[in-house]
Amino acid sequence: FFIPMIEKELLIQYGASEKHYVKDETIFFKGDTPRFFFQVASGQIKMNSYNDAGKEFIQGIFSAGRSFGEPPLFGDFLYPANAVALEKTTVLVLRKEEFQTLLKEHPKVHLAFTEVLANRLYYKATMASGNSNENASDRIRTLLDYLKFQVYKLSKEELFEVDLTRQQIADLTGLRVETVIRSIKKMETGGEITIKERRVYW
Amino acid sequence: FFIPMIEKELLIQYGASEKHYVKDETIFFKGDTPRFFFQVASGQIKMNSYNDAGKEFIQGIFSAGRSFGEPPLFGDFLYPANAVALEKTTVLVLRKEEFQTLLKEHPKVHLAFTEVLANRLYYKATMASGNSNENASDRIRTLLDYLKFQVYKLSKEELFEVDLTRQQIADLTGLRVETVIRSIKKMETGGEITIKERRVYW
DNA sequence: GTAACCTTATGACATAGGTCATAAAAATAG
DNA sequence: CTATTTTTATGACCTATGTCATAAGGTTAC
Repeated sequence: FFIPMIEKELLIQYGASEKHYVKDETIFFKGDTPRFFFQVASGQIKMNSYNDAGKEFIQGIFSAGRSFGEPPLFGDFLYPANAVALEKTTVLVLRKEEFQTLLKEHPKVHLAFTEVLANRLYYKATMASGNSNENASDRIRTLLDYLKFQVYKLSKEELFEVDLTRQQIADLTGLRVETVIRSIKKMETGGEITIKERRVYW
Repeated sequence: FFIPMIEKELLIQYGASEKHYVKDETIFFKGDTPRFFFQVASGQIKMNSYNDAGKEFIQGIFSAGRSFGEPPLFGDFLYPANAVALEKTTVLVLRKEEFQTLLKEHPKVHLAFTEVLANRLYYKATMASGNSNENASDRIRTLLDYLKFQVYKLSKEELFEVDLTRQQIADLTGLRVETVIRSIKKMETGGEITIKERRVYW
């Protein structure tokens, strides 16, 4: 239900091509030099990294229409995380130089792109204070609130089906699966959330 | 030693004015409607928020030349944090509408602004994985590394004097002062860092 | 010049969440 | 259809960090 970041036709016009990935295939690695603009055509990808102990942290999950991995195209730094397909996924790929030309020649697209970065910063700011400061249930609440209100633009009254595994919630909040499972149960007992057939409703 | 985000003359030309703040004065509050572009002319400010227990979290510290609080001007959301002067500070203030006109009429400034957002996202991504995933010392290391290499662009060999109190380090990493003090001591014992007259060198 | 406050410091103790083990239900692959 | 993998689940135990108390050296305000 999302409008794509940049229209496919426009990307193609500037020379973008489609690349296909299977589940768990890596699109780029942390530390790689950024040379391309990427936009999900179908499927979804995650951006992640691992700490020394091997624990995964998910920076974000990007579905059809969303672009990802753009900030390094504008800064003097390498990819801070990997991009990995979560399922069979098609990605539109445009060379950095052509992408920059596109932005220059289409100020409206540049503005829309600025809006994307602004929204992503909002997510990061929200999650940063949540993940750094609060207890397990609050961290989860911060994430679910963000998804419900900011991503899906639902109202408080509407019921939102969380399309994330317990493991993904853990990796997005920096918790462990067991802690997420236990916290979610406690939130259910407290009447805050509903679990039906293992699915979480918020 | 930083080049300002936008030249003062250009901001003035578009109608910016200077506002003066004393230490601890608030420039805007979390939840306020964003109406202005802000850039520090002199002094420094922090962006922060508090959790329910009253614990502070510092999203960032902005010195002379840095702009702050811009993302909400491009997204459909309110300020996610307060902006507070850390000392006597002068801020250049430009109305949202005029700022947007400025960007439209100066594509190069718009591009520079995109670079600022990209760099901030890099900081957030770095700190997010650090603060969510790692132990106290690693979180502190993540912060100090970012400052040394990304902000001050120093090399590994150069010694970097950390211009943050233990409390500020705590509020940037989501730790408690006591934990920061103890971790820093341990890092000193381990020969990783140097403390001279209470100052931390990294 | 001194009072008030901030920063660094340290000890004792509590606890949330991590770790590890084990397992059943559900989903997926071949 | 069956084997394998993933996801959800739960119990027992452990530890890093939070909490609280107290204090001394620095800094700031008036």
